[in-house]
Amino acid sequence: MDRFLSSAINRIDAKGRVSVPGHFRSVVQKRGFGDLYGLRALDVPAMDVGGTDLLERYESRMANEDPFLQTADDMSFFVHGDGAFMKLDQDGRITVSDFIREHTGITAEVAFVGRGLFFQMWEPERLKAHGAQVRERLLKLRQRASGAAAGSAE
Amino acid sequence: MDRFLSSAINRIDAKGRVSVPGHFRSVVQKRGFGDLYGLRALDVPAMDVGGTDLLERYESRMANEDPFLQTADDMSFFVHGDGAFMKLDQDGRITVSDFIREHTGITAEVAFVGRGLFFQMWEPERLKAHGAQVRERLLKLRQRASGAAAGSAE
DNA sequence: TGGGGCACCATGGGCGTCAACGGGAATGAT
DNA sequence: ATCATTCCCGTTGACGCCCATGGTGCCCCA
Repeated sequence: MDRFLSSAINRIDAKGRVSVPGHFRSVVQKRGFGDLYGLRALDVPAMDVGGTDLLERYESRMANEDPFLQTADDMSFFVHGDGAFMKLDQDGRITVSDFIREHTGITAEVAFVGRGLFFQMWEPERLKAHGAQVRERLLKLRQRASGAAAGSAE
Repeated sequence: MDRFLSSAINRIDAKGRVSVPGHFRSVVQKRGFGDLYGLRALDVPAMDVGGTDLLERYESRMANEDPFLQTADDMSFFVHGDGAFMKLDQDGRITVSDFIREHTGITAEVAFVGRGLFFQMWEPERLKAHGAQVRERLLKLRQRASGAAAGSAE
């Protein structure tokens, strides 16, 4: 398998390092990523982490914009400025910088979540809360759909 | 990687010097920039810093303007008159002049932000505020565009 | 089927290197 | 003479490299 799947929670040590789950590392290697590139997710307190192809995908998207309009500037600001290289050390660990902590609220533990072509880093409690929210939204969606069909009360 | 990516905050010392982040310096060297050229960003309180290609970028922007209109004249004034060379000393530091402080509000610390082909210098608090604005605009952009399903990193 | 051994992974910590930073001294400009 | 600029050196703290330990699951063999 060459995609990021499943999730795991690892602890940050006294030096601020955390092990990237072994399974994810093998995916990184299999896809030939040199360095990992992570950027702050737009609408959730998480880091989106992937290879340099993640970056290239954004850049090809930006190439379609007029470089002198604000949108292109915003995109560049977000992709280039709101991201950071996350170098794996020889044991497959990355250091959790303040840059990451600020956006995610991560302090002592990191929840890694596979997302296919990339993975995410969350503060475990926030991930849990987010998961509950998503679940609720999906549930409401379904209830509304079936309610409209049957005309039943909620 | 030969592009300016990620960000860092460095302190200004008693002599008014600040270290350019090591990663940025290696990019400068790799791209073969002799001197760094910095100019006041048009719509934000930041310095745009890069090699001579930065000048070309602005000049191509001016080429799109009618040379008889005031806009072109204003732009030329900005690009050619409102810029400054920023020489790196032996330790990779530059001096933060009043010219820079006036436009950016920088006093004690400088936030360096990678922007791909160039980088920016910000007063850290202002950068934070600007980042929040950008984030908001991009979020709106995405919400407007998403009739279809979209992952959080797309 | 149970047990020993092996491999892998998460975690902790020692240590060397380098970047950021502070400051002294020489040089140059006004 | 005074101030700003540049060179050079030392300090410090963060980070990368390396090794050790303990836990867990797997496999092989008795």
